[in-house]
Amino acid sequence: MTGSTSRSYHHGALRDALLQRAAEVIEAQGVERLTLRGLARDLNVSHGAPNRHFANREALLTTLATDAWEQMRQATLARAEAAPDDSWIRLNAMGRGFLTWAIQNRSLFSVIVHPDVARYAGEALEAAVDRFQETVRAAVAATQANGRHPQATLDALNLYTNAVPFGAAMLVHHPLLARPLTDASLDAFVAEIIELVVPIADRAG
Amino acid sequence: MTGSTSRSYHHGALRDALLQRAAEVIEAQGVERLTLRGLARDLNVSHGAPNRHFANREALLTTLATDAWEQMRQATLARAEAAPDDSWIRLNAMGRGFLTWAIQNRSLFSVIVHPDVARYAGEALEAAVDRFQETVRAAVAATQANGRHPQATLDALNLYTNAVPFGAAMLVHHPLLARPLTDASLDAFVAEIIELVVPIADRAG
DNA sequence: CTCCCATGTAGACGTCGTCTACATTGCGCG
DNA sequence: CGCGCAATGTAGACGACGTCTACATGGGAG
Repeated sequence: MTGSTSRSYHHGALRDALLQRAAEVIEAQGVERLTLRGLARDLNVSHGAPNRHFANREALLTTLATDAWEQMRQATLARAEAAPDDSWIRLNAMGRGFLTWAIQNRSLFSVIVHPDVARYAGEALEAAVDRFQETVRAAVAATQANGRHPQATLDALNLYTNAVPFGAAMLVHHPLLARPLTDASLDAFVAEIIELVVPIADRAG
Repeated sequence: MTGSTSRSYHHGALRDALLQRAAEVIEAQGVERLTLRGLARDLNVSHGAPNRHFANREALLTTLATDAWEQMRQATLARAEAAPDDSWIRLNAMGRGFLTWAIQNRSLFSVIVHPDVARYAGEALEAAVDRFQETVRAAVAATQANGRHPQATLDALNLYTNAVPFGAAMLVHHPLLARPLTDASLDAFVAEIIELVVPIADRAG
């Protein structure tokens, strides 16, 4: 119970607290509404304190984005590793892991797709993005080697395969296209979408 | 040649000039960098002048977004109307028109997908979005009536069909996923992506 | 021709990011 | 055990921004 909000001169874990609170603010109000001074107020530190941990606002967002890509990659891989050794079933599982994560983690996903974040990318962010891209691309290539869209180029097939969960998550999150989507229906919804990209109905036992 | 930059007291067409300049700024620097004061400077008017035409920054973006959805709808429909009377070929043409427009109009597309814009939507924007959605949905339903993915629900098929061009455009525009894409290769690239969603290779004459 | 109101100006206010000078304190080294 | 430095937090300043208000201008309807 470190519940006391009274702070000694040094916060002690301000960096982590900033990142956590930032995710909450983005979840509730969007990236645009995130301010360093607001975070400082929420955490009872002075308005300049965040600058000790992040050179500027973009740096904080970049850090958040790097975490997000890595989390998204983990969520994508997690289901694949539990799947049987069939490239189609594996990619289908990855797609479902990807889309489920993107829908359930609105704030982190919105940071990933926020154009202003990527503009000021550092090495860490670029590396995280590359890791994700390589992970998916390899799985896409494996399905094509197993007969999926043999006439397509790998580049196009890869872009298409990525575009579906990215686009679907974007549309689901878009305020003007909001569709009712209960937690109960999420799995079935995700499975139906991904089945259209990487069908496995005739493969499952 | 209305090249003289000297302005009489009244600009005369400030509203249109603001919208046009805003699109240029977004194209070059992104939505985040757009400021009303910057636009005023660029157009040699006082910092408060834009407020006579747009209640606030969001209102300007909302106007831009309404235009963008309508333009995107026109681009989507334009090719379809020149296509033969086959629902698959028609939807394929719409997809190519959609994706081509989204790639070629980076600034307007980025406004469309910007989360902060939709949050303050007015009736005009919502109506434009609805028109677009209805246009696509009808075309999707027509293909399903013609045997495309008969086992899927229309909601899922519609979301999937929309997600591909939305997601593909997003990925193409994403600074960290930038792929070389020359104007010459654009048509072939777009055609290949859309062929994966709405195949027509075995239908064309 | 005259007057009204749409349009533009000028200044003020509060917020933000960020810089700088200063305060505090945890921790490593003697 | 205690000293001193570097990490961390504070306080104030500056310029930019959005937006409000009071005022200025002039095009066009009557």
